[in-house]
Amino acid sequence: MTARRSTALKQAIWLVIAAIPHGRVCTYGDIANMAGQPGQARWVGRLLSELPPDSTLPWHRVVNASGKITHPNASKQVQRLQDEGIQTVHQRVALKRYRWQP
DNA sequence: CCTATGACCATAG
DNA sequence: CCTATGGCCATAG
Repeated sequence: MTARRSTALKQAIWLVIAAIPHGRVCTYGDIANMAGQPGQARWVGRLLSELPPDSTLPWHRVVNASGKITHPNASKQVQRLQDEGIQTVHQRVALKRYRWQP
């Protein structure tokens, strides 16, 4: 078994993402910070890339620090964001308006 | 051990 | 807007 990070650390990330309100978004860095793991934005993205296709986690509410969507299937993410009332322009959301920070 | 890659980020030019 | 740089970390080859 490769030495992966503890389930507790992963769970902290998942909990934060699950807590993002409907109609709001977060950045990868925000999530790392809120999960008590500052500077680990990259790992957050890595973790999300390993989510099962049928996951109920609102992964679509996560964008990068510029508000841009950098997901492999950007179209799908855009669709899901618009479905909950979040406006997107050229695969980008207005963080000033939708960013969620406790 | 090395390099390359990736749903990242801040800063500089 | 763009690219480059340095930092972060896991995984693959």
